[in-house]
Amino acid sequence: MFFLKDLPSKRMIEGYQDLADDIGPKEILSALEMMRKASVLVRDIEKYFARHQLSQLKFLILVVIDREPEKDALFIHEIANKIDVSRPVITRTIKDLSDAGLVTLTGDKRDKRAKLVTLTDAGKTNLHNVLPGYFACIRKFTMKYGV
Amino acid sequence: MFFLKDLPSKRMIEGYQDLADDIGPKEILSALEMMRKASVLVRDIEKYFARHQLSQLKFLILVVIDREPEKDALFIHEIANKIDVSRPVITRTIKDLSDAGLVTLTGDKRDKRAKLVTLTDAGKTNLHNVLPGYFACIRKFTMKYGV
DNA sequence: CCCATTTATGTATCATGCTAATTATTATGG
DNA sequence: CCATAATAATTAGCATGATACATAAATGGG
Repeated sequence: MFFLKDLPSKRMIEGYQDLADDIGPKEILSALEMMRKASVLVRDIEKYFARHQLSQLKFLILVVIDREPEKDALFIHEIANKIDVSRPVITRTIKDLSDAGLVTLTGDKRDKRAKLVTLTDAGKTNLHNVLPGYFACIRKFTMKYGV
Repeated sequence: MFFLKDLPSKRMIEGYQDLADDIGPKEILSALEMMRKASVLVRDIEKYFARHQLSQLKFLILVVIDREPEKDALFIHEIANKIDVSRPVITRTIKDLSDAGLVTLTGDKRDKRAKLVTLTDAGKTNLHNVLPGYFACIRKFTMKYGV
């Protein structure tokens, strides 16, 4: 995350940066602004989820299972392929979701290594309860800082 | 951080969201895109810093001291006021920087609670060594994803 | 002047990310 | 067919965020 309150001035970036570079201070500054804004939004959202015994990652795992059109379950490796977070973190987070009763884990018959993750009713309910507030966080942010 | 690989379609957001809301799927989607892009950039930058025995926060602490025009040192609380990260994390990270020999900590005579943080020569050198690569990360990102 | 409050820092503990290495199972090619 | 590769999941341990609470020093109103 990136949490510098006062971004450097264009002049300061010019001072630091090799002027022969093919990208100017303006582009640097907008990348810094983007990181700063996103960091604030992500922190807001995490805080919101924490009040609902969730986290952004837990939410995303529930979402990718829920939004599956054909099936109602995904393998852990399928979830991992849809979310750009390391496998061990996926494993641990799914275990937490399972402990909280939001998903169930069942072994596959054909491939004894694999585990299927299914949303429980509680998981579906929790996901749908949490969605309006999630969009509200984003809305509040968009109102405050612009898109 | 936000690491969903395939963002939801506009239609899916429409399905999830209360349509009476004053913010549309387009705004939601661009906020999600921003979080995703920033997360990737932040991770890239952290990886770069890790190769130089630094982190984004350590770097920012060095920067805010270095960019001070009048003084060559800041109090811990002054640093904390410039960076939007919790105090204990600031404390711990400054201790790490001190252990690594990049800053020195000296007690203030007037206020015995306060500690002054000064860049060492090694700290200044490390900071200036690391800057070109930092801008290079941002440049690479900007080239790849646009501003 | 002194006790209550505020300020500056630090400690303890937890959450969520990472990489490296492990175990179990499946797939494959000689 | 069996040794080797690849794949699925996990364990162990570290880094960097957070909050709640503790300690020490400074400040300030009665």
